[in-house]
Amino acid sequence: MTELKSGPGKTKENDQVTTETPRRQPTLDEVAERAGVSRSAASRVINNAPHVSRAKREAVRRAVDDLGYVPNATARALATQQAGSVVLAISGDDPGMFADPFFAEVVVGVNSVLEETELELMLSLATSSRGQARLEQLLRTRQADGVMLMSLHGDDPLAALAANASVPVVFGGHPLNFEPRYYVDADNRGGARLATEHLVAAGRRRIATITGRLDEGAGMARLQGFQDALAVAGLDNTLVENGEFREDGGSIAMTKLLDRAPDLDAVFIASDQMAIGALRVLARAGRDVPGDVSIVGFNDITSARHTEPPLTTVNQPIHALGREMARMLLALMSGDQPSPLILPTQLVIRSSV
Amino acid sequence: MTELKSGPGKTKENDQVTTETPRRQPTLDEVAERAGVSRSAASRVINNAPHVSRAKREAVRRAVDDLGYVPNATARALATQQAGSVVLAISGDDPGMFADPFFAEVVVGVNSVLEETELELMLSLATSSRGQARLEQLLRTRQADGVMLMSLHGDDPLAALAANASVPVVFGGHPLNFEPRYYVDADNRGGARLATEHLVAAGRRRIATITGRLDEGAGMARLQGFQDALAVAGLDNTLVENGEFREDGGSIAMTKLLDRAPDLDAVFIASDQMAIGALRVLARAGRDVPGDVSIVGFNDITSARHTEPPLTTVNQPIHALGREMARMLLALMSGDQPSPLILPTQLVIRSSV
DNA sequence: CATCGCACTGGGAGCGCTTCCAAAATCAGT
DNA sequence: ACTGATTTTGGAAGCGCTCCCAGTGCGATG
Repeated sequence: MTELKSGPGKTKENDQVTTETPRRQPTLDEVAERAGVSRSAASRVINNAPHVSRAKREAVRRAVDDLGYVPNATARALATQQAGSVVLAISGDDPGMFADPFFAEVVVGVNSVLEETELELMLSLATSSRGQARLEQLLRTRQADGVMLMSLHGDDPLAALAANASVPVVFGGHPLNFEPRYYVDADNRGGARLATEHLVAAGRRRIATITGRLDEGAGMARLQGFQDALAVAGLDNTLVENGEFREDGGSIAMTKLLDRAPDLDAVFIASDQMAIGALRVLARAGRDVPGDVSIVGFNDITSARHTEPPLTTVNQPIHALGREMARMLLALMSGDQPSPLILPTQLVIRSSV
Repeated sequence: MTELKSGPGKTKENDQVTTETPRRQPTLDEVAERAGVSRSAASRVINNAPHVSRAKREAVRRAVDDLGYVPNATARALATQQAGSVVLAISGDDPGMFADPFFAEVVVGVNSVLEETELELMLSLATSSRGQARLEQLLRTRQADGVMLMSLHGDDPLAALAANASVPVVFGGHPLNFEPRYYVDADNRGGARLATEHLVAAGRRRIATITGRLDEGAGMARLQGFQDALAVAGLDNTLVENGEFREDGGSIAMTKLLDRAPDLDAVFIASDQMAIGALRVLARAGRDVPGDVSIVGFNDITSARHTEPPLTTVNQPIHALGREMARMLLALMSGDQPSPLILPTQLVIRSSV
């Protein structure tokens, strides 16, 4: 098999070999010619710019229809120096982290506003360092006109990258290490406070918490909200155990907590997945929920309504988060300077308190 | 404020106005100049093509490093007529359908193979007709070099579009109306048969099913698998109720089923969400699961292990589905003609049978 | 009737890269 | 040292579009 050698016939000349016409897309020149106008005029019509007579304008329109012309986005991008796309980047060290339904819903939100524009959505799961490098190039070569960046943990190198990117960047969530200029976040701290206050209001006095990763903004904010509430109530806030944002993370942390403070009567858990794990441990330990100990989770994942008992939790407007990130990016791209946005969270009361 | 009027000085000349240099990306010409070679030579080095002397090759490499040159993807795309990206399109009539964690995991699978390549991933949620039109353009203007198309239901217009697209298309799942040339699907029929056989083996004789949308390949395949198993067992297969792929779809269908056949002793349900709804109805009706009636679901969503009782269900390799779609597309793009692929499904036994 | 202002018009120069091709340089082989 | 084969080399022509700009015509103005 000859592989790298190009075949003998020139590509352009084997048209007649096959009767089927793969029909190259018509170009602007062809449209112009058919309409009997200059390319410039045709271009103006396409972009409906002024300075073209009614007659020509219509001639061009007709030609476009006849030929089924669609402007070549790549050429346009090259000429205008605008990619016509934005990227949603999810950073993190776990390749599978995007599998969290959370992101799926963010995507839907983002899409809902992008759909109204001409912008395409690129997805960049910058988990591996390879992925991060790719994202970096993407920005440096301006293959995208803007970025929505989510979930940077601790010392995420992407943060710096984003800071001096040549395109607008909006953050989803509030990174820990620095104050991004533009971001939209859910009110994690407020939500956590709400949850904890709910526990206090229910008469609980020995309240613990299981935190998520404290090198992420959300994890830290939820811990702070917890402490806020306890400070106000004048209760002990040292019953803190931290775990991975997973089911087993919750189990492990709950076990430790039970060890440290067998008398605890409530725990605020920074994610529903962890809460599920904790619930399991509690059941095994013979503690009744909510009889002996009350539980509040965070996120309001669908599973939360099917736990035993159904989980009281904090709902955050994920779809809105995506939507607002996209809106903010659009604003930025059109030259505005939007203010950061914090979306309200809400307590969803079920039966675990 | 002068707005649209361009300032008096030409853009290129105001370098010294601001001390900060926003530093335009270097171009290939600049690299060539610095390396003292022609642009063609530089290009060859970048694409490591042959016909360039060792000395020049190194000079260019050095220049690239010094300048931090990164090829402009858009220009390259225009010159090569290759976009350098592929799109994952999810079609459907429900805008929020992508929120199903199923897709999130497919994306992760797709990403895992794309990450090894230079290809970017574009996401197209073609739910609205606007979205579909956009996708169509995307393909017509060759903004993407290939498509992975998922979840077309019944008379999805995208099917036709895809059929005569000018770029390779691989289907995720097997559409109902036509036989796609390239697709990867999960063995829905086999999985359903497995599930039903499991019910038969458990001694059940009055077995019903709740189907999903029958205008989708997967929904239909699961029904067929169910019927296959019953035919072999010589049992009645007319206890079929169809519902929406949602929790309440399951509840409604289960209610009807209980009405039609109060004596049923098992039901195979085409999705876990529906199974959850059905479980709820069963509990309310005082039927014990699995004592009075056995249940098998489909999909093995995370919630499935937290239902009461934990749900026996059919697991499909979602990550692999995404991975294989991407692989197949890659193969197609490099000129191969891969065969359709059907991924095995697996029965996950928990406590609902 | 000469002059000015303006809405059109199309030529042409890019955008940054690939790639064809003819010319130059190098390498063998005698 | 000379010819033919083989590499290297860089000029130049695109890829398809945008947009600047000089030019053309025409009604309005003095």
